[in-house]
Amino acid sequence: MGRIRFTLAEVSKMEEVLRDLNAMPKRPAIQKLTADFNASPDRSGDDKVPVQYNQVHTWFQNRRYKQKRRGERPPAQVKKMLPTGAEAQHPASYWVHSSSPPNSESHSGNSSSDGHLVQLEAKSPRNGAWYDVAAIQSCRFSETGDQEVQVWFSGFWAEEEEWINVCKSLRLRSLPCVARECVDVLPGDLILCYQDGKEQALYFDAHVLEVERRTHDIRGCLCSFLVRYDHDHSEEIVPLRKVCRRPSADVNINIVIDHSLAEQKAKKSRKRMDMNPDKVTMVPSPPNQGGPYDMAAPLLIMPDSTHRDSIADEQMGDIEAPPKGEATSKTHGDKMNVGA
DNA sequence: GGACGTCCTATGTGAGAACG
DNA sequence: CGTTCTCACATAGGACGTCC
Repeated sequence: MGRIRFTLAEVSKMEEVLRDLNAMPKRPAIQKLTADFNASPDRSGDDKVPVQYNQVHTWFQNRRYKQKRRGERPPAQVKKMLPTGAEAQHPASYWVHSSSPPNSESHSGNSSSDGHLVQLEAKSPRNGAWYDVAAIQSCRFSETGDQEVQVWFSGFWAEEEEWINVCKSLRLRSLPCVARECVDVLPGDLILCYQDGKEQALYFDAHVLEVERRTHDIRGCLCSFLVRYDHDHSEEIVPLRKVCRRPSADVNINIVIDHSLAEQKAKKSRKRMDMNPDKVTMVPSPPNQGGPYDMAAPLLIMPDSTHRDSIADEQMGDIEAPPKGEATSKTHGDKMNVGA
């Protein structure tokens, strides 16, 4: 087989297909792409070299391998980025109940009289770094009785979900600082800090040790912050742009299945299944929902431990802890690393 | 213009699933 | 159980850009 070089348009199209599928395209899809390429002016002339099925197929194989090797994942690679296409298609299905008005800086999205859509971040048990949560897929209890949720990190492959301890590793999303907010960052504060490593750059918890204030100019905040990372106790001087503040009013998060929304979600899931059965997520459901599994059910997040005796316990009591064999957390490997 | 490094495509190998 | 197919993975080698 002769060696060809794909045009920019062809590469763009194949990348688009790969991004949409997040998987190796099936034979008919590759055949159609091949035919499309050969029908284009770039390939249809007398002196042009037509592309063959194997070449397109090889391109997909190599690109998937390359992405995996680099820890690359479409469409976004790092947290604190704008919402991605994947995130928009799979919004987090959880709500926070609070009797007090939501903190406008820490709660976003839709709100209702008794619940507020919130943005969360979760700490990966694999590397201790914090990632934005795109969606919570299901809920269970560990052998120690701790509540755990299966989260899908924003900008990562759907199959790279992790089980997260709700009490220890799930919280409201940290907030990137704008220049005028640098005065709110004080010595002793817990922050989320962007740490550049040799092979990766990730967000870790850190404490502010010292702040050196400087006069702001047209470039914005020029202050520097001496921080100590909690995970490795290393110290570093960082600019404000690497600092994310913790929300002023943090809450204890508690997750329950919302039965009233489950049916609505299930209908949508079934509709999606008609289009792409590979993307259906199964979530354990309470025994009274019929059958061992049900369609993905929306989850509720209860913000306050004092609520645990009321609605939360009532609904959580319906959730059966999985068999011990299923309690083993699935962690992904080096794919989680994010290129700096 | 040659050496060198990087990127891109082709090829080979082994594992696992499907099928007769 | 053997064959076929698909996939992941590793590596070879050509194309191309950069540097001296």
